[in-house]
Amino acid sequence: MTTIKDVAQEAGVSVATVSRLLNDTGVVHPETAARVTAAIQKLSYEPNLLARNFRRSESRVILILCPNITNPYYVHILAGIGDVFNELGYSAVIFNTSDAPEREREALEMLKRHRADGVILMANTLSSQEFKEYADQFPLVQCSEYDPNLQLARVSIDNYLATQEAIEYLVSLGHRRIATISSENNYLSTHLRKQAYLDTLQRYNISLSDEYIKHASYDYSFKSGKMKAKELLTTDPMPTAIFCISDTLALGAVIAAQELGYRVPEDVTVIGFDDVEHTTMFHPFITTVAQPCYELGRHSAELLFTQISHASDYTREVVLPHQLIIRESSAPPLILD
Amino acid sequence: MTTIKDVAQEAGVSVATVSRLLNDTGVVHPETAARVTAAIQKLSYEPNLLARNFRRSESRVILILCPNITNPYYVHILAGIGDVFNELGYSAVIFNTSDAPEREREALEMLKRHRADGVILMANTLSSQEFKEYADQFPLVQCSEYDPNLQLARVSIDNYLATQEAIEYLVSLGHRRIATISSENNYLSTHLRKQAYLDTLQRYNISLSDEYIKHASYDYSFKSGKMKAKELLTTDPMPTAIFCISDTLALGAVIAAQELGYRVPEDVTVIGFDDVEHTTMFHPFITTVAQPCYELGRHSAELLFTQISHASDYTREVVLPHQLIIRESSAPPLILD
DNA sequence: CTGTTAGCGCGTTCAA
DNA sequence: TTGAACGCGCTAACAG
Repeated sequence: MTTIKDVAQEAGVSVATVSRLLNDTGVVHPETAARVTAAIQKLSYEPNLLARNFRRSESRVILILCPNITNPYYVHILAGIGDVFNELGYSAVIFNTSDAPEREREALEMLKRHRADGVILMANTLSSQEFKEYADQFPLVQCSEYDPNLQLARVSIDNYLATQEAIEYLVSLGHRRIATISSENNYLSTHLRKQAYLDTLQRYNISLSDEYIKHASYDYSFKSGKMKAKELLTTDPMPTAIFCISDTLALGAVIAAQELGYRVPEDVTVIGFDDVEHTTMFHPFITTVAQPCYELGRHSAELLFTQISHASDYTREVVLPHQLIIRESSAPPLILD
Repeated sequence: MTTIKDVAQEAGVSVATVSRLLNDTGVVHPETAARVTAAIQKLSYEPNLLARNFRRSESRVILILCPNITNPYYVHILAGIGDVFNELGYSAVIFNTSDAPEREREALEMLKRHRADGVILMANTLSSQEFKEYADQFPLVQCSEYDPNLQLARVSIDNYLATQEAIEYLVSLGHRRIATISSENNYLSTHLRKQAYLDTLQRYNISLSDEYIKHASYDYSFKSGKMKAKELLTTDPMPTAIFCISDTLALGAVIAAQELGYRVPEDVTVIGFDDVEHTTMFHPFITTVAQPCYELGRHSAELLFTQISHASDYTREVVLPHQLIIRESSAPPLILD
């Protein structure tokens, strides 16, 4: 293994000079620089990052805590984060937490051992108190979900507003019997979307029925969406529109309707959330609230990097724009009450 | 920051003793051990991995080169690799290569700088010669795709045999006009599957038509599958079966058929490859050749770890079993020639 | 503009 | 069974 010492010897200079050239810190005479560069070439020297990172006391690794890599929603966020940090010379380690506090804790503990310089969390299952202890010690950014009790860095869309717009759209179409498929998970986005659904209906004096509110599996599985939709579609009176808090759920609802002999959107309108690829695979293409996933990732990464760089002051809240994308699965109800 | 020195001082022993206890190397008197453990607790000491890794000259990081994280096929492989290495205390860094040689080279160069201890590649775009130079220097495993010119560690299924069985199944159903949607990429699996398709038809004396062989996009996009299927379905005579080398392609083919007013499997049989989740989302559920993705990942990880551990001798080739899963998209042709 | 030198925190001889 | 001491490769004072 060739070290900086070998290069120095070969070039007839001191290690300090080589280091200066390598890191572009301090001035070095052009002629000397040339000799050093030649030596580096000749010995095909590569700096040992293990030593450098140790010396600098930084790992150049960042951690990403993700509840479930399998979920296509997260994939583009991961891509966004990865692109930013790769450019910066950092490695991103993805940790699958499965929403288990132990797993999350285990990952976070790595920060204490200098295994990573910072962390981006897609979801948090720890108590606000425990979570805060980590956030106080290490650079940390919450992406897409966040703890509302804490004033920590976060990047997300405005879930409440986005849902409100979606429901208003349904109302403007003439729908009055509007159901929702929420989730049994505890995410803030889930609560916000449900609350916006309730509030908006109330604002329009539309009566709510508990039977119109279903909760699919915590991970928004297609199967559970299909099952809950079937429950909804066999309710009397049947809803004319179903607002699903994820596209996978919406896909399940569309299939459920078809299996029961209903047409989408003629007999029932279905709208989703996120705008993952599947929404435009089959007809009817699904009307949905799009999230800027890749940008969510990029912004989170940039926010984390400014924290890592010890920027004294950094943005705490980044809210990115959502967009209601009207496609084929929504239409006015055939029968108006 | 509390170091091993602080612990030693607190416990009234030398750093060597603390280190011995920490790493379970050498014997330490129970009473001393207790004192040290107490000191560690009291100071809530955490070993600095930066220093440890530097000293041991290992990064405890492994690299995964993946052409495209977005592809659901890779996700379970990644999960398998991640599970194995997490248990071993390693971090896995996923690198998206987009099948670009520069990106791949860039990632591989990180090994020279001790940024990672080994690498698993899902695909390789470098020349055999250049690739070999890396493989000779560093622990390396090829997962799912591999360079047939080199005798390097690899884990995959038998693509040729799997395809042969799929085609034989179609023949046994009575199909004679069998088309294929391959890909324009250069993967070994693509070649193998196409060759097996050709060879098997020839073995059954079934005439081949160039018009029955289509090449979808390099990344098996749904859209390109749909487009190529439409070309196939407007060919005269129309094929009665389409063998697709990926499930996404098969999904595209099913939709294409439906859009053209054909029923699957009555009018045309479609079979896919990989067995990703989507195959059982919509009816008809898709007949496909299943790959044990998670296990592919696990085996690759284990193989890499034995290499990293300097095991003098390790397995070079691991071939995992595939399985033809017959579902709803395949049936005998209505009209026999 | 360049060289000398002191550690960073840890694991590991070697001697006791 | 334990401790003293060295050095891994690098960066950054500091002196010149």
